[in-house]
Amino acid sequence: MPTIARELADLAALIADPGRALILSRLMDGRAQTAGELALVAGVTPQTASWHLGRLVQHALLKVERRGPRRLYRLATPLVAQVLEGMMTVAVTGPQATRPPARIDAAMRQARTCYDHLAGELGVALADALREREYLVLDQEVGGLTEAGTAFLGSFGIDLRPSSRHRRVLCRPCLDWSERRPHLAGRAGAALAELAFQRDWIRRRPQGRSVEITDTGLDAFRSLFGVRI
Amino acid sequence: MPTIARELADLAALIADPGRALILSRLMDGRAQTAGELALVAGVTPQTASWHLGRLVQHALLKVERRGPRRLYRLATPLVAQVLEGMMTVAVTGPQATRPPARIDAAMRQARTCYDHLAGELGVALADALREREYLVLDQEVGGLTEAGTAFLGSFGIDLRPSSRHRRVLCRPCLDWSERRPHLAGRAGAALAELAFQRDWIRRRPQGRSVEITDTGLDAFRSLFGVRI
DNA sequence: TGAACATTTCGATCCTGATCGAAACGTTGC
DNA sequence: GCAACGTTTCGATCAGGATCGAAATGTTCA
Repeated sequence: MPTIARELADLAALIADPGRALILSRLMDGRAQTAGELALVAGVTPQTASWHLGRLVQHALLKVERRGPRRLYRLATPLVAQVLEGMMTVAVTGPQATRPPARIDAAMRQARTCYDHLAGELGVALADALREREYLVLDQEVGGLTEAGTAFLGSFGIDLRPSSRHRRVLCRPCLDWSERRPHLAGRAGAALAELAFQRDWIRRRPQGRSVEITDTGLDAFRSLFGVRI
Repeated sequence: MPTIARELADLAALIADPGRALILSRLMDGRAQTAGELALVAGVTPQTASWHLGRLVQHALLKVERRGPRRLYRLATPLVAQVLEGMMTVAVTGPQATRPPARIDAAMRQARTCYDHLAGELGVALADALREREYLVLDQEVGGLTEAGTAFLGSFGIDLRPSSRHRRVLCRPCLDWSERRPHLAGRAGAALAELAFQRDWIRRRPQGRSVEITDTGLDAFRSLFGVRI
């Protein structure tokens, strides 16, 4: 009989290869990439990357769709992203003494997407600012928008009124591995990130999932949200 | 510069060994075990287990305390347990077609502890029953007790009134890897599990973290909570 | 101090899995 | 149908880590 520990080990082995970890980390913004691009990300030849991608698809961490002669790979489910994010948190909160987290991925630490919402200093600062104005209640395990918060986000055209159409949770904390504090996830977090992209407050960097804060973005975050960055 | 992907891969490699996965899975009930016992669990010699345990402590997944000539190992933090539980969920929700989850760890699936609360069929059935009576609101991402629920648990001597002394969240969903639905975690879940042990509704099995439901327990869960198992 | 016991360290061996070159496959566009 | 391109399959090689025997360490108790 297969044991859960065995399943755990198999899954971990899948993530344990540096190339595959790079691929997974790259795909954690939820978008799709071609096999060739992912080979570059992983720093291996296309045939090696193909082997890795095959294993990741076989174990249902990734799903693949054919787009002409190319194949596009993306994370299979949001749950995968959530668990990987959790693993990253454990990875960097671990041996603090030996590995100063400050030296890890400077661009990623400043601002990045975490599947569909914002993370890093920016993500945590936004959550803090919303909390300070009492628009949001958020700790490490649960979160919720206040009525004032719903109205505030509504003023940006974000409709977060309770609805039976949406099965997805409005507001969820997501422990940030770089800041070690929760940022805003769930429908509210996703909508906020979408707004920021639409208004050009942030831009995706060409590679990786870190984002760049534009000058107008810095203004907006400070003046509209009261963010201190 | 170390990248987060590299940290992720290193952590995964740590969990990827079958012996270490068995050790971690065993320790997921939050209690401590000696090196010798863990060697038996992992199915390796004491010197091999010692090597594994050393690595797990070095990377801060475990912490160790000396008790006389023995050394007791336990999970370093609740976060570690939470992330491992998440990984298990991904591991079994993955290739559903190839690996029928029904065949995995029968005893564990029925009832087990998940760090400090109850999981498996029992854990999910308890959460369902509490939800049915409108004592509890719980979905995959957030949860909360109703006033009636707080009073109900209070009738068993469980004091869950909001208090500034307790930093820990009252009520949190924890996705159950075997049932694929949330069970009750947080302070409420821990208190409920403690109650069940104290009243001899459940007993820990000698090895592993699965628990046995006693006859009185079955009665109690059915008559007092309305659980259908 | 010495014996008993649990655990760790050292050293040598073995095996799984990552890698890439070469070649085959499949899709698109002419 | 053929050429071009992205991707995968096959095969051989190589390395890192898991394993255990032997011996050392450390702790308790008499």
